[in-house]
Amino acid sequence: MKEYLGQLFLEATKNLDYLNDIEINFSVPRTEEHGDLSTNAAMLLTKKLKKNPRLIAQGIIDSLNIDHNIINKIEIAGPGFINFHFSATYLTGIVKTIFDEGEHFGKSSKHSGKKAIVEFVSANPTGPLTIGHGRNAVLGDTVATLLEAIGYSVDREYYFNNAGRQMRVLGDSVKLRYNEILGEKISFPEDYYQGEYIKEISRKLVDEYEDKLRDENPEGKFKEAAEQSIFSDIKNTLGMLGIGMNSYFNENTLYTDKKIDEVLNRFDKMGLSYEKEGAVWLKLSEMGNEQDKVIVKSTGEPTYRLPDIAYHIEKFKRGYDLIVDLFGSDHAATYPDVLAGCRALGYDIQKVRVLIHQFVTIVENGEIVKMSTRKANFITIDELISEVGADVVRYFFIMRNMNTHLNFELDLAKKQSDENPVFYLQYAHARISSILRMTEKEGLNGSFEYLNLLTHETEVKLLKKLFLFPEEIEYAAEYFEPHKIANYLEDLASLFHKFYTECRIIGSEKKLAEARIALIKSVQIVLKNGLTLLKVSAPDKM
RNA sequence: GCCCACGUAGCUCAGUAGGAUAGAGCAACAGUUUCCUAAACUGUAGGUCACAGGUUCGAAUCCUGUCGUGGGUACCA
Repeated sequence: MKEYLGQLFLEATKNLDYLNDIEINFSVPRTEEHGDLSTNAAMLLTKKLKKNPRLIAQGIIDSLNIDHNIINKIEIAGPGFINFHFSATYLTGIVKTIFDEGEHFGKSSKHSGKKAIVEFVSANPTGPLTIGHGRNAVLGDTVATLLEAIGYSVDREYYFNNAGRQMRVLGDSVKLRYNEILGEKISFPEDYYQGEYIKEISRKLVDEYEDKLRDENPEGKFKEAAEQSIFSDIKNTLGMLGIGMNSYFNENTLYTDKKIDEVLNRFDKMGLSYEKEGAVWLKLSEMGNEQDKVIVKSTGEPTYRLPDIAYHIEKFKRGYDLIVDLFGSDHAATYPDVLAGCRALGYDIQKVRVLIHQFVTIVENGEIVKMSTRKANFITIDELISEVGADVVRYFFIMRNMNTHLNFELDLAKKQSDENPVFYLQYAHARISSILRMTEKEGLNGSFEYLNLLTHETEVKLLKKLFLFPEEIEYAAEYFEPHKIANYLEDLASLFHKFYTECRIIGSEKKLAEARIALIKSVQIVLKNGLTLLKVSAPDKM
């Protein structure tokens, strides 16, 4: 609909060149009386033309070459809105479009030929994925899927570090538990990893090697076994959520491939770094940031900034048109320095989009649960999936805007009841399947021939909603807002349930029944396409 | 102190690409089933869009300040 109007206005600029001075946009009015689409173009021109906006609106309308088979009413309303009402024939056309495009309906090829990378999860292998990681994982995966839906070819990448202090502590933790199982009396330090999973890893080592590892360095077999076990659990968890990574990028390779040295040299040669107090500093203050920061500590070890810059340079070199990073808000401070460093080295940071999602707060029994991987005071994604299922987990993480804090009410999520929006959507889909099973028995089939009989209020509303699906996907993808899809589907499901209550199929006159079958089939296709984007299942029976 | 995000109904949140009378779910209350799945539908009630200024034809939306919440502010990531 918007495309059609956009085209009309474009043609009109030939006669009214002042239309070029403003950005013409169309919005869906809140109330139905205001039409299907509306534009404020006339009001935006009042200043320039110094005329009454309603007069300007009339001028605009007069210059539009309108096909009355498509638009059956145009009004000037309120202070100067131009409201467009689309004809029923035009609206019902969407049903056939949806049938023709099937599972592709909603997708576009707007960005086809372009490559994107989405980096997400990126948790170091020190413990199982928790609810905080879960939000990141599901959002990242959905952002990637949405980009695919508008034509990008997308790589999903997981960046991790299996070296460093955290991992040393992990090895130490496993060794200590190993000794404990062998009967040694130990005291387990508070800053070691407390989780039960550590004991399990140790137990497996005892099973396999008995006491032969007593003199083994914690950084040897112990760390290795822990990393392997934990990483395999993480991949398994992601798999249960339907998430498959294209690649796992190990920070270590940046050292072994000398990428770190390379970046360091480039900064040095460009005079962008200097030594002070035994450390190497990056002149971020000259790059527009607040203050200089250390990139190599006096111990000779780089800070996270250096490998992060080197990693991003690798991504630039791989030729992506769009580079998306998704972090929790606790990492929000890291990226301005990283981007400034990349820009200073000549890379086009316009290609990078850094998405920050806010924290997940767990509320259990009305109390906020503070979580820490180290203290093993956490709820894992595995536990959550086993209690509520992957569909609910995914949907709950997607349904809220990522920049608001998510209150995850555990008691509520565990409850499988009608309070749950996931079931509401799935039920709409299952209900349609059920109706279709019944109508088939009655010998009724969908038909495009009598779509003009779809004039009931809820039918018209459904048709208009269906029209919007491709736009919703495009918006959600371009602005990285997966929750828009969830909101849209809830609206659509709600309209369908109303339709179900008010409009019967079996028992209606045959032509009408067949038109309605075509309508609900197209609703089902859209529900399914939407749920598929979110990787939530669309059952035929519930 | 400084930086970032957020503050909308009792609760959880949409709405923020400036637009017309601010919405949904849950909870509360009252209804709907001889009829394609009641995991549904209808109605009632619930609001100083944190507060105060500003920008303009028009502000929940943009700007400034105040208060509150969370995160960051390291030679941790």
